[in-house]
Amino acid sequence: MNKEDQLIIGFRDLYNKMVLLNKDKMEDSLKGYMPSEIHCIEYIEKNADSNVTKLAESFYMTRSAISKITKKLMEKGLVESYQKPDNKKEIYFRLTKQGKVIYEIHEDLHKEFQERDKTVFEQVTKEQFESMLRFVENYNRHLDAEIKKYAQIGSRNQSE
Amino acid sequence: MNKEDQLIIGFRDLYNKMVLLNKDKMEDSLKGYMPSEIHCIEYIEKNADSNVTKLAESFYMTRSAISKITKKLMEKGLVESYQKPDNKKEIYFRLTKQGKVIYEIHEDLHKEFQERDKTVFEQVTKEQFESMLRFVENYNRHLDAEIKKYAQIGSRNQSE
DNA sequence: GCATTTTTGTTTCCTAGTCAACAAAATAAC
DNA sequence: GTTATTTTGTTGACTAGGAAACAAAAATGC
Repeated sequence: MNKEDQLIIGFRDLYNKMVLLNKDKMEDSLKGYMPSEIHCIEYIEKNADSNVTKLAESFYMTRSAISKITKKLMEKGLVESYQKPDNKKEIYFRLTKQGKVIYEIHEDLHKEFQERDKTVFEQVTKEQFESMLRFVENYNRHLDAEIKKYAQIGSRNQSE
Repeated sequence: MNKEDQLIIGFRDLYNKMVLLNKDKMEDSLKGYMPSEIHCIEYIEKNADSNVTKLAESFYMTRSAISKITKKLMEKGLVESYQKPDNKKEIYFRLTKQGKVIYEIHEDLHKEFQERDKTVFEQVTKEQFESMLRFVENYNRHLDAEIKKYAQIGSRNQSE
């Protein structure tokens, strides 16, 4: 296997393992809530005027999925929706008091994760860290461009 | 947001974007096959004597899921199973001729992806690359240990 | 102004994958 | 040996999320 593949597979494995660990840990302290629900709660708290579309784009999920998740979050009383007087189409979300409680529990959990992985980060120099960040940002930009490019081709193909 | 989070979110986004792009591309050249099916085909070809358990561990999926995927692959005639004379429990998989055709198509696609991302990798020095690889390996080892640790605690909790 | 296209969110149908229960074989304990 | 435990794979019930079709509002074109 070449080094490029090795790195990408390393990223993929990191992602999978984090998802797995987070899920296990969350089942303990946030029983009854799906990772995606927590994820939405976090985003809604951190981003003012978030709506279905923004959440979907940010998580690489469909609006359909987000629509269902937010609906469930509203039924559970964690999230409430509001609109702006000059726009009857877009529906925004904010956390309720109860939602903020869940948010804080998640924040604590997040700090716990950071503490857990601290040793790994301590072993890299500042320069190495910066270089990795640059690489990841660069790669992300590249993929964004590719996704955009492909979306155009895709829609062109559809209309043919 | 701190730098550690930034890096992890960068990894996560990279992963999500690759999944998205791969899916789109595969829908074109490998219509009718799920990414996970292709993934299994790839693993089976590259790893001799692969079985449900090994596939599951490698993909961080349940044996249940892999069992269904391999069943489907056998029904489609892409994969066949075999056993060893001294073991009546474990069931191994290998590709059929037809499966190898799909494998090759996927390999070509994979090369296409490499070509697509070549520019990103060209911008890092050999030293930077090595340093990233070490970090990713290190982080993976760390998470493996955490998963193992947690699995023990988890099973202890269950039996209480 | 009005007609068309795009954006936004929802709903219905469907499927991939999880969970839990299970059976059969293998291994460990004794 | 045989009994208990672990490993391996499968199945059925369930659910999270995707795809497509849709309605309503907004933006664009004329």
